[in-house]
Amino acid sequence: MKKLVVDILVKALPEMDIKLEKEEIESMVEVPPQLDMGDYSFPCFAFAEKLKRSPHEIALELREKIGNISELDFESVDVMDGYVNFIFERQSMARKVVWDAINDKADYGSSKIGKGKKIVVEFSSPNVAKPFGIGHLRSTIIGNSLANIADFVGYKVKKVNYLGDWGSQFGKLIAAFEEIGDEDKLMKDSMDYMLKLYVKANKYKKYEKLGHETFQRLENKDRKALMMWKVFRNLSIDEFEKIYNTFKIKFDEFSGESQSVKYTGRVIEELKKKKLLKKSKGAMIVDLKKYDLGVVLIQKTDGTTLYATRDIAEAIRRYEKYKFDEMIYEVGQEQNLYFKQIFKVLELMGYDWAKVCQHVSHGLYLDKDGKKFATRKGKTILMEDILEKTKKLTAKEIKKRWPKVSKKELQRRALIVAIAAIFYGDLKNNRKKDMVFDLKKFTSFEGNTGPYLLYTYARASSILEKANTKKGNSKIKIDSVEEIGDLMPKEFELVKELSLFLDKVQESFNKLNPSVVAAYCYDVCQTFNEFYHCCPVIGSENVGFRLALVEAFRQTLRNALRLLGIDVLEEM
RNA sequence: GCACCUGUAGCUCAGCCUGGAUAGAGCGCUUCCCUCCUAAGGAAGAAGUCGAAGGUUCAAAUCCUUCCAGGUGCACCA
Repeated sequence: MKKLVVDILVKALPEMDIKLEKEEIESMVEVPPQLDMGDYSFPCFAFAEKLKRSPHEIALELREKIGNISELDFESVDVMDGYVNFIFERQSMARKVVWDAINDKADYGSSKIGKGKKIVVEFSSPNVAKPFGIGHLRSTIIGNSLANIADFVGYKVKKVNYLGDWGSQFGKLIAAFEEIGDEDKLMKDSMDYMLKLYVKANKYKKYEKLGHETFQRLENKDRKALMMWKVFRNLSIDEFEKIYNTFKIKFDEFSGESQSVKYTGRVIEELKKKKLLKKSKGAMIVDLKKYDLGVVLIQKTDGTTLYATRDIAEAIRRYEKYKFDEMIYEVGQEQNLYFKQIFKVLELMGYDWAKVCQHVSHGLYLDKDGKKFATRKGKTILMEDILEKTKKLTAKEIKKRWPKVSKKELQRRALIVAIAAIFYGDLKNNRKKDMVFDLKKFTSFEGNTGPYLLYTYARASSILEKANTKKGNSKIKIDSVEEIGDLMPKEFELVKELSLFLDKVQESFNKLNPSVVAAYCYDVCQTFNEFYHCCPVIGSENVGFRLALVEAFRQTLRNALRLLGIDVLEEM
């Protein structure tokens, strides 16, 4: 709908001697704070100086010019305090929006702004041989949502999980295993056993030196060490996959630091050739002090590589593999400086695609007392435990309301609600900021929570269910959209809200912030509940349109939630 | 020490990029609404020096400067 307004302005503004690009106009058109002010508005303050007239006068004249060329479904175009306010004809807007939502189905709200472009999204990236902890949850949730949104706006998306599967800690781990390892235990209870081994490897001093040597063996492709490493890696991936399957998250590639090792030699050669590499204190560095970015360590004194070396190599590998148009790294904000360094080094190496690489950062999870809580009592908080705990909480609530559901069905619903609770609990926040991770609040069935959204969806589904069984027809007749009576204010508010979905998705992508879509989910649910409260569907005179409106709402919410990685329930 | 991020209602957070029409939600608190499609909902109320002070502007929570408070990062970990 916004497009219609923009198109008119594109025609009208030149008549006023105002020259603006279409994109500029698009970004100026806004949604007024009050519904009765209009559906969209165009502020004229910015032109006052140039035209040497008051914003109000300019708005009035613009209004006239629009009148001359208007042939569209507007109820009115008004001027108010320097704004030109556009009000669509209610029925025709309702018809179009509801019709679009029902017909476009899973595509409602999608666009093609990224058509022909490829984006690589790196996210989640847990460490091999360690359990999937809460520390990687934020990246997983946000990265997945960003990938979904990018796909929805037309990009070709490649999702990469960059495992922490290389580095000196594997030296220690393998060294410890070679000395005290128990193969049976490893195979039986791998994650648990690997963690124990990991703790031991870090506890005893002897593994520090031994680990050093073993890591050098790894870097030199020692067969035995490499074999052990591979076992650890595969066992870990199997374990991670279980969690991703539960979350219904799929990756295009399990990469990892190990994948880039074969490129690190080349990186070092190239850096040398371009005279970027410098010897310092026995190690090799790239000096970025003149860019205020400190120095980057590329090669340790013992000749082995570092995280940075491998990340640079990996970026090159990915570009050669995917030829991406954009690449985003969904990684915590504590690595802000680090990513600036990496991108700078790539730029200095002459890769002009370095400028399309972006670090999309997120803040920390805090506990209820506002303290950092990635670890507590020195122990990692396991994803498995969080999920179990959340499921228990949601199952309890569901059982209160549905004492008769089967155990299996209860588990199914509890899981979907639990994921909604956790994902929405995270995504409703601006990703850049630290946030309190409070399962009690996330799982509450009241207020601004994931369960509230699913409840609203289920309520809507229930209406259709009832309507269908009563009348015996299995489908809403879209034709009924043609006969729309006078719209109640709440009906129109819902129509209006549904019409904003496309704008919100695009905004969310532009900001690379899923919270825009999350906030939209909440808004549209609130509006639906208001409608639900005051506009009975079944038995009303306007039942045809209202059923269609409910279906349009369900479709829109389903699409929006899908972008957040959240499933819906028909009954809850 | 330097750099980056954050500070909005008792609590948890939107809004800040791109200044604009009465600063919004949820929880909690005080009321009201189930003979009515899931009350897990809806309506109303109380609650704010938008960290502080300056500046820019017709207009500042939003932009700039300084200060205060908290967090994070700054060489052989990832």
